Amino acid sequence: MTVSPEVAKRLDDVYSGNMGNNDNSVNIKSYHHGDLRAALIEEGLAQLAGADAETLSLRAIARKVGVSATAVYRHFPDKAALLKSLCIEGDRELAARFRAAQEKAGIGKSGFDAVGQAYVRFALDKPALFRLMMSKYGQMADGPADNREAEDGEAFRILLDGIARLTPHEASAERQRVTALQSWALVHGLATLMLDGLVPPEDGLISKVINTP
Amino acid sequence: MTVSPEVAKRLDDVYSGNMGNNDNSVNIKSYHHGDLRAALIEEGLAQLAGADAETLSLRAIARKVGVSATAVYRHFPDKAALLKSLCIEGDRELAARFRAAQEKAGIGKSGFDAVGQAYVRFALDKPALFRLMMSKYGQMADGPADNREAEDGEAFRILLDGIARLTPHEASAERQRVTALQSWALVHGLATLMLDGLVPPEDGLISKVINTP
DNA sequence: TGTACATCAGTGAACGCGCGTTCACTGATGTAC
DNA sequence: TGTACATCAGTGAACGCGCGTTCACTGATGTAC
Repeated sequence: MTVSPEVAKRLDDVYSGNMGNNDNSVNIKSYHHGDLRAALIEEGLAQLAGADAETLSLRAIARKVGVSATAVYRHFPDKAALLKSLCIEGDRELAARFRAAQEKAGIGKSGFDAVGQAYVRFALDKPALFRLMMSKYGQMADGPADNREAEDGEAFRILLDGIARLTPHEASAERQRVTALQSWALVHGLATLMLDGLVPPEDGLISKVINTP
Repeated sequence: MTVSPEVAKRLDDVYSGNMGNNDNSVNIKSYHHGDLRAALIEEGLAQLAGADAETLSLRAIARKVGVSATAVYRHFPDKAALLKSLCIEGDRELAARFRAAQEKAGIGKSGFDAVGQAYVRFALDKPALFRLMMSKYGQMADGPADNREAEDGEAFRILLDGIARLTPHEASAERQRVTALQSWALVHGLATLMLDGLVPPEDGLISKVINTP
């Protein structure tokens, strides 16, 4: 493996062979020898966290990691695949947040409210990633709007489960569906309104809007 | 004014001097001599209606109108100004739809529900335009998310008025604010979920989700 | 009515930019014998 | 233990693309006298 000087500067102390002090600790920010794939994903998420919209470029990610643009193609067939991986990573984190919220608040109404708040907070924390996850690259949406696969991410499943649990069992399936959609729309709408700067992203506002029945 | 052959083909029969049969009728698709500005806006909206996301390009619009890209700069200082004009036009149409909905359904709860449905339908009809209006170019949002001016479009005003009218007067200002936000978030959330293909854009679903108290 | 002239809305060539992707390549690594 | 060789993850140059924008320009239009 040939490595440019820039790579050395960025990755040398991170490669598993010479990780320095704590070889054995699992550092979430470190990637192992040859694991450029993980580094690319991490950097992609970082650039997405930079809040810039869909100006995310394959070349920029590679550049920042300190690797040639073409090296990316060793790990992803094309840019779309990279983006998809970013979405999968995003889903993982969102799911984790959902689980944490649920554990803390239980599975009743308060539990679902907590999940809803986590939803909005995630969107505000990682606007570009959130938007990407909602786009065609995301797990939630697969392909163009119409004939979508139901290949949903874990986060999405948790969300729907939480909604379903709230809906009275004796209600008709149709009614349950509408209620679920209302909950989701409320939370999603609040998230995107705040994301687009149409509503101030105040923490207090989030809980008030969501918690009120 | 020098005009390329392509311009002739596209615009000749549309210029006021030789409009053909119906000179005097106000044809919404016709623009008058020299009114390239209106033609550019119209074409911009048409390309936006083509549902393609933010791939809208100044050059493409000019090309389609049959004019050189640089001609655009006679009418708009830059691309951003063109986009802003598209948003203004979008606001005009949305406001018109709102007014029509309100007239038809009155100003009570049913009136607001109608406005909400118009909101969602507009988003589904003109996805790219809707998104543009919600972006930094839109009237609703001015500048980056944080320190926004309250320079809102007419549509936005109608929407907020409708919401305000629904809110009980005796409620606290805070409470009114939250209720308004909930209504807006529900409607906006439904719109964007359908837009992103996460929820099937069924007409029946729209009214059920919105009309249920 | 004719002429001089300013204005104004177009033109096409050119700029630099960054993008995604392809190509033939190189050198280190690991395996078989 | 040493050697031959396939594999594999990088490299940099190059491709064509379309973009927004600038530039000096041109020719028609309208006005003043």
